[in-house]
This record gives sequence, C-alpha cells and structure tokens, in this order.
Amino acid sequence: MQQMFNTPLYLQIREQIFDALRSGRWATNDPLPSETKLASEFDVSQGTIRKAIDDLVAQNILYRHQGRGTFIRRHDEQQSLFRFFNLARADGTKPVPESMNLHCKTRKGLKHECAALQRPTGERLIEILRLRRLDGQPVILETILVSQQLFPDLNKRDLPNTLYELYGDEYNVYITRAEEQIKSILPDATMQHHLEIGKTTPLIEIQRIAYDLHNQPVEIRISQCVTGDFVYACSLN
Amino acid sequence: MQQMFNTPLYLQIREQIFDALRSGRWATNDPLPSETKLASEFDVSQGTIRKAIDDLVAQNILYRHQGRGTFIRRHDEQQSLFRFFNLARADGTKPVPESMNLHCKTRKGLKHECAALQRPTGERLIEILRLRRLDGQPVILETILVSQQLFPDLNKRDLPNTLYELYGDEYNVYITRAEEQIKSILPDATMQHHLEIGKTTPLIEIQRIAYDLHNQPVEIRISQCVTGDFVYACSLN
DNA sequence: CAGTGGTCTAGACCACGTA
DNA sequence: ACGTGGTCTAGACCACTGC
Repeated sequence: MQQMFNTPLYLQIREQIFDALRSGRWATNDPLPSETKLASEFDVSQGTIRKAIDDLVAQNILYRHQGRGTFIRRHDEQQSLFRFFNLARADGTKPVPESMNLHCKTRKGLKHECAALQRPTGERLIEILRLRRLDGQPVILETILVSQQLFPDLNKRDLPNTLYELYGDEYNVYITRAEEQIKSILPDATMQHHLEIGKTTPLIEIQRIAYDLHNQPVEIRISQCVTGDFVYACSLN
Repeated sequence: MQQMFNTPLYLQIREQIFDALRSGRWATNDPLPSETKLASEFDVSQGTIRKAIDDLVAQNILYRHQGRGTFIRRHDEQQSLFRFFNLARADGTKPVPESMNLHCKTRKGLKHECAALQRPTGERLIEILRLRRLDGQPVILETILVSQQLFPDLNKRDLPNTLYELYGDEYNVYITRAEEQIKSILPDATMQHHLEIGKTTPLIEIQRIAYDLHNQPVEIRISQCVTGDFVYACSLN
C-alpha cells in the first residue's frame, strides 16, 4: 500500500488500530497481533506499523514488552492508584490512598454538569462522595459525578478504591487522560467535619474531567484536599 | 558503525549530540547540521540520527521545522510567557501575564534553599520579588531565588518579563524542565497588600524548582496566587 | 527453539521552505 | 532548483520471553 490522500499512512493505520481497539476486536488481556502480522494484514511494512504503534504507546493506550508482545494499557490496581494521583509528600514520595465511601446516590444533573459531560441537560447522574486517607490522616473529600446512562447500576455495586479499573472491566470505558483545574478555597461545614479541620484551614480544590478512548468526557471529580503534609505535585516540560 | 557495547547506537549518538549542544558547538539560532551530514559525521545511517533527534525533540531540547532544519529550543518571548505558565481562565484560555519588579537584592541563602539548588551552604543568592497582573488584576506575588555565582550581576540588570530567555541569552543557562508543588495558604500582610485581598482569601502557593540542560536545579520560584478568576491547569496522561 | 519487539541500514520518494 | 525534514520500504540482525 502506498501513501494516498494527504495524510501519512502510519496515521491512517494508527486510527484503524485505534478503532479496532475501541470495538473490542482484541481481548483486553491478550497481546495484539505481532507487528509483522499487522503489517501483512494492513499491507504495509513493519516499520509503518511500528510508527503507528509508537504513537499509541506515547498516548499511553498501548504498551510493549519485548519478547512478549504489545498490550492494551489497563487501569489495574497498582498503576491506577498512582497514575492519576498527584498528591505527594513534601519529599516527592507518594502515599498509598485509602478510601471510604460516604454516600452514593442518583440525582438530576445540573446544567453545567451535564454540559461538561456532554450529556443531555437534566439527565440523571450518579454522585459518589468519599473520604480518602493518606498515611492514616483524612486528607481528601471527593465528589464523583458520572452519567447513570453510561454506568447503569454503578450505584448498586461495591465500589473499589480504584474506580477507573471498574469502569474498564465492567463498562468498557477506558480512561486515558484527564484535565485538572486547581483553586484555593476555605472549607464549609461538611469539609470541616470530615477532614477534621477548623474553618480557617485553607484547602485546594481540584476539579478533574476524565476522558475515555473516544476523547469523550466521562467523569467529573471534585476533590477538596488539605495541604499540610501533602502537596499537589506536577512536572513541566 | 555498528552497535557495540550493550547500549543502542542511537542512544550513544543522542548523548554525543547533547554534549555538543551543551558545549555550544552550534550557534543557538542556526539550524544543526542536516540529518545526512550528522549521519556521515557520526558514521551511522540517517535513520539512526533521526531516532536520536526524535528523543531530543521529545525532551523539548530541539525542535524540527520541515524544509528549514533542526533547531535548539530557546525560551523566547512568546513561548516563555506560556510554556511554564499554568494559570488559566476557567474556560481554559491563557491570559498574558505582565510583571512589575518590587525588589531585587542579594542575601545569604538559607540552608534548605542552598540544598535545593545544590549549592554550598550559605552561598549568596539573588532574590527577586515581583507582582504579576493577569487581565489587569494583581494575581501573583512571586519570589525568585538563584545563585549569585551562576548569575553574576543579574541583580544589576533590567529584568524582563521572561527571565528564562535572559538566563539563556546572557548566562548560557537553558531551562528545560521544572517541578512544581502546590499547597493552599492564607495571605500574610505583604500578600494582602500587594494582591489587594483580605486576610480570609485563601491562595495557592506554587513552589517551583527549574532545571537546566544538565538537569541541575537552577532556580527556586515561589508564587502566591489568587484563584478567583484564574485556576492552575494541568493535564494528566 | 521459535516468536516477539528493538535496533540498524540503504535507498527511494514526498512535502515544505528558501532563494 | 535545491536542501531540509517526513514517510515508507525491505531486509538484516539482536535481545528478551516462554515453551
């Protein structure tokens, strides 16, 4: 096959592989077909397949393991606990977060919430409130909002510490990236109570929107965090 | 040339190119020698040079421009204003920051400051205090600390809005990455005065350590920011 | 041992920028 | 028209994994 149209071949292949991934064509735990097999299937050279996969690896959608194969990146317990978790001790090490669910209910979504999730206005959302402890201290109060349509019966399940793993395993929704916005706030009565702080202890509030493979917003997560022993850590390049 | 020893050729080449960059072998504004020239110089194929440069581009040390050549990434006015600037409006757009210098002096570094900069304890540091305005409002109070040894007479200069450009142009110190830690604080009297806020307005405090090409810490920067109309924005992958 | 990804080559042609 | 980076190929060999 030759490069036709104006978009490079490897980008076309990348999109085709990406579509195949989303359609569930390959089992989540098995390796993808080898580069040479994909090359003959798509009728391009192995180097072109390689470049396409390079991109998907860079996007953290696939990963390679020499000698074993190429695999779909999953949110499993270990990574999921840390990959999207930016709170660290002052020395840069990361604590293991525990979580306790405070409530889980359904309610009508507010206008701006539905808009952020790109769902019809007024759709029912599932709201989860939980408290997270780091090194035993209550540090984070977290409100999670998802569409009930996309996650039927999520509210009737046992909710694990790592929700993104559950989203993937049970609902075929794979979180690949997220955007966070941080501001500073003072605690209301609920926060004071659960986080065991006074009304003059300032908090950071992190608003996250998490996106799936299709780049669709899937979850809103608002975390109020006490930043005494812990800080929000971020790298710039 | 063949792959010898156990490290891949392209990594060896990458390090050699990197060394050449640091030694100032190529002018900062001219393109590097073309891939084919580098290939014959290092006696490897063009594809291997390409892979080496790919890495340096991914690290944001070089950039390519098709048809023109490969260049050293500089902190120039435009990018520098935004590249390491994570405050955004709630809708995600970025304001143009202005800055006003409040003072610039030298003083003996505290123990933890010298340690963070990997300089001898008690060395003299240059301290710059400035106020930044976004959309006309005073939003950020910023304290900058660098070694006087590394930046002689910096305190006697006119300080531009984009310091990293000055570091590169005048001191051959190129900032390539930074680490930030964020926590929430209440303002002291100085902050209240300059940021025009009351004592109950919570702020976020960003502590940044910026690193140069050698991966040496070069600058400490502590910013206190009002997060009313602006938020700290960050992407997770 | 066979099969996977990882490296490396040599050479072709394309797309862009400059003069 | 020419030189640059960008894409693509076909084929070689290496390094790791699992049987």
